[in-house]
Amino acid sequence: MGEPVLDRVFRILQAFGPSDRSLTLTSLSVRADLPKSSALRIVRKLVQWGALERTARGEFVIGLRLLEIASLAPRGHGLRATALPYMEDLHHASGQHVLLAVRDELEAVLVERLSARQAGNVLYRVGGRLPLHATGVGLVLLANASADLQEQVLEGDLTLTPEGERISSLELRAPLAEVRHSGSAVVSRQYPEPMTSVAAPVFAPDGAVIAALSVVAPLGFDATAAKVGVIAVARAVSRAITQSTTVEPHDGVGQQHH
Amino acid sequence: MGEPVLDRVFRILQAFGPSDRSLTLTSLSVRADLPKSSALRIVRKLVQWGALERTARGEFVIGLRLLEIASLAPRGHGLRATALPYMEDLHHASGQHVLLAVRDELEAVLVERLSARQAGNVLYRVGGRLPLHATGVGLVLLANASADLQEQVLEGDLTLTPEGERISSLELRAPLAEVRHSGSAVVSRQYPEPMTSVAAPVFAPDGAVIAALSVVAPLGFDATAAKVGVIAVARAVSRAITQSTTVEPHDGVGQQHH
DNA sequence: ATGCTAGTTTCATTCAATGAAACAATTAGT
DNA sequence: ACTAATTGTTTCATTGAATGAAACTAGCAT
Repeated sequence: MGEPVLDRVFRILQAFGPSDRSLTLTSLSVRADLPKSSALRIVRKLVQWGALERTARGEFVIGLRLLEIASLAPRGHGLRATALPYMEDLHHASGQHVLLAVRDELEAVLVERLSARQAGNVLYRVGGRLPLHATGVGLVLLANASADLQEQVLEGDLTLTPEGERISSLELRAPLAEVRHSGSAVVSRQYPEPMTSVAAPVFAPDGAVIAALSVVAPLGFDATAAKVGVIAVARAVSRAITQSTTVEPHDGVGQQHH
Repeated sequence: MGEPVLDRVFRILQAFGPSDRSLTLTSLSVRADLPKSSALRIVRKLVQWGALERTARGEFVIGLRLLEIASLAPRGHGLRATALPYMEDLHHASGQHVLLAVRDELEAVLVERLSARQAGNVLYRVGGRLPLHATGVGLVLLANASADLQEQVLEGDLTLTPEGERISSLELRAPLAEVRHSGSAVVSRQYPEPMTSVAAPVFAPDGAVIAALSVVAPLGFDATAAKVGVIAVARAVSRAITQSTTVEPHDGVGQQHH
């Protein structure tokens, strides 16, 4: 009673997740906290527009139309399109995972991922979110964000998942400074698997950092050697962006999500 | 006055396109045929949820949140995730463009594209739509669609863009039959560039064709030789899908879009 | 100064949205 | 085979979210 429809719509879309790619009407109505009749009405409209699709079993899944629209996001597929060839170079040269991520609010969003065939594929999902304080790409993005955004993150939850270990904001400041003037980040973690990540920033024409590129390899990989390559390729991407006039602007300090 | 909000929302999202990645409020209100005040109200909600973002210049672009949600589409990124490694194999082996597409209504939607570095990159865009009657992947998808859907397409507009040449439905029936029992399609076109495309179907566990894989190369490329490779890799993808239990179900004959 | 365009706020009016209840169609339990 | 439970769907009187014209502000060019 008395609530913006759009909020309801997004609560419905929000209900889907990596492990819930297909949902029944009732589970949707529960998750979105809506009466069944209302949920049905909205979901029907979404299906009509192709934002959702209905499976043979009557369940709902995210539809192709949404991907079609989403692929127009300048900071998403727009960026990806120009970066992909370079990422492939890096992928072949290193034989390791290659990641491309951008910052959204207080997290990083994975825009593209090329996976090493042999390596454990339990890595982040394209479209998924990564913490800024515990990953290579995250640190690069964080180090190059505005001062007050950095504070927000540092004052937030700095737990390392899944270890559960908590790092203090002090422990993070030094690495961040290091990242800022070395122009790259090297992060090693033991969990979920022993891995090293080498990341470097991608710049917009105006010098702002708009994305981070990284190679993720099993521990023991020569990070120092890789660093040069990653930085070089990240620069190449930056240059390609300038040429293709694929502008990637965004808000200063964003508005609140829910 | 008196129109479902969701229709308006989608008219707004629809307003964006490959060549209109960022739009001002007024152009949105014009394209979506809405009063400025109404457009603003809706657009604000969309920004609040991250479906749209506002650039420094005050223009609107598709937001990352949409990509995040869209990446959960089973027929989109879901499929892509399992197919990508195999596509890369094909990409390296052939050195040519590699495409992955699924059918949506009367068109094909490009789910993934690996581009040859040297080749002309004026190829279809990821998330974009391709005609079923004039492309390799399109023919494969069409040939394996239901009889009445095929009729719908054959009775529709069979113009070849950008040539402008029109093919008759009769000319198409023979190739379609051929595609159906040879298990692959070879299509050569002179425009926009002289190219040959070799495509093969990807199967779901139940034997249904859920996607098409193809190699697109400059004319002169040995299509017959490539055919074996494309079919083999398409099968490998099919098998991988079966294992990863990434179900890709969908509607029989879909509902009308607008 | 003056006009012009783009974005934003306000508010009385109204129609799209609402959800409880009844119904149909499956599925599970006994 | 019958009943109970669950899920999906339709209906419709009620109501508040959505509406958009008009007024306002801000930037920019003339």
